Amino acid sequence: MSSWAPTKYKTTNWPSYNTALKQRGSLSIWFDPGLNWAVPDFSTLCRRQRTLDVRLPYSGGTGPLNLLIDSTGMKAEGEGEWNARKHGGSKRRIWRKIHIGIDEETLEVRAVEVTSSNIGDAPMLPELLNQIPPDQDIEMVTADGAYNTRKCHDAIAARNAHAVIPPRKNAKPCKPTSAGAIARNEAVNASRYLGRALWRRWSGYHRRSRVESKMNCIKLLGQSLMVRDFDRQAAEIQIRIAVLNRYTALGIPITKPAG
DNA sequence: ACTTCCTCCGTTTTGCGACA
DNA sequence: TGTCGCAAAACGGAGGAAGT
Repeated sequence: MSSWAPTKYKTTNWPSYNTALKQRGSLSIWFDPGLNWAVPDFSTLCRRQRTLDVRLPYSGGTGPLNLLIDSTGMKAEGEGEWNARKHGGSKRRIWRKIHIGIDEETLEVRAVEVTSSNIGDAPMLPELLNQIPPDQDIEMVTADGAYNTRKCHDAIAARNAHAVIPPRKNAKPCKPTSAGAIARNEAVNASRYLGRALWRRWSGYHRRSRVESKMNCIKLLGQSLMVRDFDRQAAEIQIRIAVLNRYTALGIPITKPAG
């Protein structure tokens, strides 16, 4: 007979969040913000999360949007190989892919998509652009070489935006049958003429590093996802990003060289 | 030293009855 | 019918015991 007993939660008539934390018993510290909030049961929260519609808060920039796009993987469940063997090798490490587009001016996330890990980056770019309201002007879309496809260029051209996507090393101009193809050819020619390194400086491609630091911020809120089902995982990521946008809207640091 | 297995326990998900 | 709260099940990570 073990000494283990399931944690008892007394959830009826929680008068406040404080009491909720106290009654869980496992927390040695608790907070007293002087609030008297009723707290839904955790089973209710869990159920609601599956169909939660998260809207990203956005404080708004001043001019046309400069969108920076990138993606990253996030661990979802079942980390160890140990578990894989325990459950007969069927359970592998599961990853989710987060695709985001941020506003270069305000550094707020404007578009987010969550996919399984086997989905490529390029197909998601049009989806991200769709999340930007049609009446908002987009001036520029900056993304890495993985997005260098015809469909991406077409989607960007359809929004009358300028694409900053590095061409491949031996990229050749293709038939200029669409606005996207023409834009791609311009980048190929410019890159040939200037050289790839100079093209990066000339095109301002370096600004893309900002979206990478935003990805880092998302991971600072936790390296892996807590919930287990895909819909809830998407909601969890969207909630994180909504929280980050609130932080970002409070103010961003301005870094200057010393002296 | 290393791997494998097991226990503990916090966290998430589901079953089910109550209630509007 | 849909949602809620409670109880129980399921999941997964930490870490230690046992085996090699």
